[in-house]
Amino acid sequence: MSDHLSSIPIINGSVRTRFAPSPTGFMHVGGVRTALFSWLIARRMQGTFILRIEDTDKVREVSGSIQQIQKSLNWLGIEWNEGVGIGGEHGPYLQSERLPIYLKWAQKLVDEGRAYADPYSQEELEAFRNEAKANKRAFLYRDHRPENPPAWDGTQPLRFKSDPKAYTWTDAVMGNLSTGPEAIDDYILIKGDGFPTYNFCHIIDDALMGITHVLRSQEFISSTPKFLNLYEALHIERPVFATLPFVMAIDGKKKLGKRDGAKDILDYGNEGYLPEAMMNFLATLGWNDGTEQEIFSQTELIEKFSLERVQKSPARFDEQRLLWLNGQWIRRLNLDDLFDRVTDFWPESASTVTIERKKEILALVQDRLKTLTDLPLLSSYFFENPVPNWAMADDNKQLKKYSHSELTDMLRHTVGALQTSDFDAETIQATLNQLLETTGQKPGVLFSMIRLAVSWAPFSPALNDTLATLGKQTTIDRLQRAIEAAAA
RNA sequence: GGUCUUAUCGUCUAACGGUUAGGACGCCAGGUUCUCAUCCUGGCAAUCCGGGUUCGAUUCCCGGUAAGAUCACCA
Repeated sequence: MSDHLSSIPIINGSVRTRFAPSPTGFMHVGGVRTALFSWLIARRMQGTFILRIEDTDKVREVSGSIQQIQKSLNWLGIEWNEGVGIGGEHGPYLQSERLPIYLKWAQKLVDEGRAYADPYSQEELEAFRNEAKANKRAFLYRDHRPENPPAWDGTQPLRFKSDPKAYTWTDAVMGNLSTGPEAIDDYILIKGDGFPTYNFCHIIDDALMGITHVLRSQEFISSTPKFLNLYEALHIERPVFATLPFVMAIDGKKKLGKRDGAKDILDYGNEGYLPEAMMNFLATLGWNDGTEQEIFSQTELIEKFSLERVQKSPARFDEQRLLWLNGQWIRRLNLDDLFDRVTDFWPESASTVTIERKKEILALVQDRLKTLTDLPLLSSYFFENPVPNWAMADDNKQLKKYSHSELTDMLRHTVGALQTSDFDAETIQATLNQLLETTGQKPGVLFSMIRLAVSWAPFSPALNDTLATLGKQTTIDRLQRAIEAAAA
């Protein structure tokens, strides 16, 4: 292998992107958006998307994270063509299983005089830093570069011997960027524990895995010149860099992070958000196609996404917009599809009814759902008889001026009319309209009373649809119960 | 402190150097024979500041200001 170090396997003519999280806990929207954009670019160019796990920091590692990451990507519908869980020809895709590879490349740098063992203790380093700080100067390790470093035996940290110079480079999102030589320093390639640092191994892996476009968030922009310097020392051609702006917390100016209350992306699924809505939301957080389109399906995103139109400035995470998009997507689903999604969201009382019955009710409340978790609130009175609560009539602005006996009279007339009526929604409407005429009541009063008497809920679908769905027997029963309850 | 980046309604954003600065979310008002939601109509609301270049600047340049990132044996 070491003989072929300079011949990097370049996969020609095909875009290859990767998402390379470290397994330090759940995924939040910021991380997921980076994954999404990387995936979109790969799909857009009919390329390959790779999932690599950067588990070189054993201290911060949280067990179960890798499964959690995969589950999160799966939920959103982001599929990887190579990587953890499915393998591929450029594996292993777990960095902790690639240690010999990094060591070979590190040794190559040592042999070429481009890396050396760091002889200083943590305390000595700290003293250097404090000294620089006291003099109001930036700390640069290379100011203290040892003249005769000890031979690297693998127990000391290995540092890159940098070649400070100015850089100008182009970022697919940020445009032209430049820095001076002071941005370049000798940094650690291999830690004292034998594990490589991100700054080193991600470059090796990206090269060996043929990555053509590296997308990552803004925090890496200032380390890019260091990477550039290392690419040169390694004789590796650098990929296209695309720096994504941060996703900011809604209430602050801070980057969204776990300690600021960023939620596990999977929680959104549990709270009744659709993956389509989440993907739509994340994609349009910092990207647009230049038109006034707001709703994008996965297919449309793959067709239209481009790095050129990614925003340079950070965007806040606006849950109001996510909620709106979720409602839009819920309404766009056909009934059978929606039915499959709400399996876990029905109220308990729904367990006894048939699938057809559930679908009938779901159709009635679909337009009213903002999240799937709204379902019980909107539908429970279809499954179980509500408890009459005449206080609701007393609080109702249409009904409060009538006495209970006046209101129960209206309900008696209603029972009479409905008993002889056919019970499809259209006929019910005709019957109710006729009832308005015979009683001389306003719809605002009569319909409000009937609605209340059958549902005892603060809101419900169109009255005729509600009654038709309840059925004649249940409707009449509930009207009777309401009348009896008023007398009690 | 050094280095780097960013800057249009409250929020997400559009605008070959020429527009009454557009759209969306949210908010407010009205409409859809009753509620809630949907849907429709209307309204409120922005180019950070100061210089330049130009006939003309949200757009290009410079300087401020503000915000953010980074300066780890974390990624």
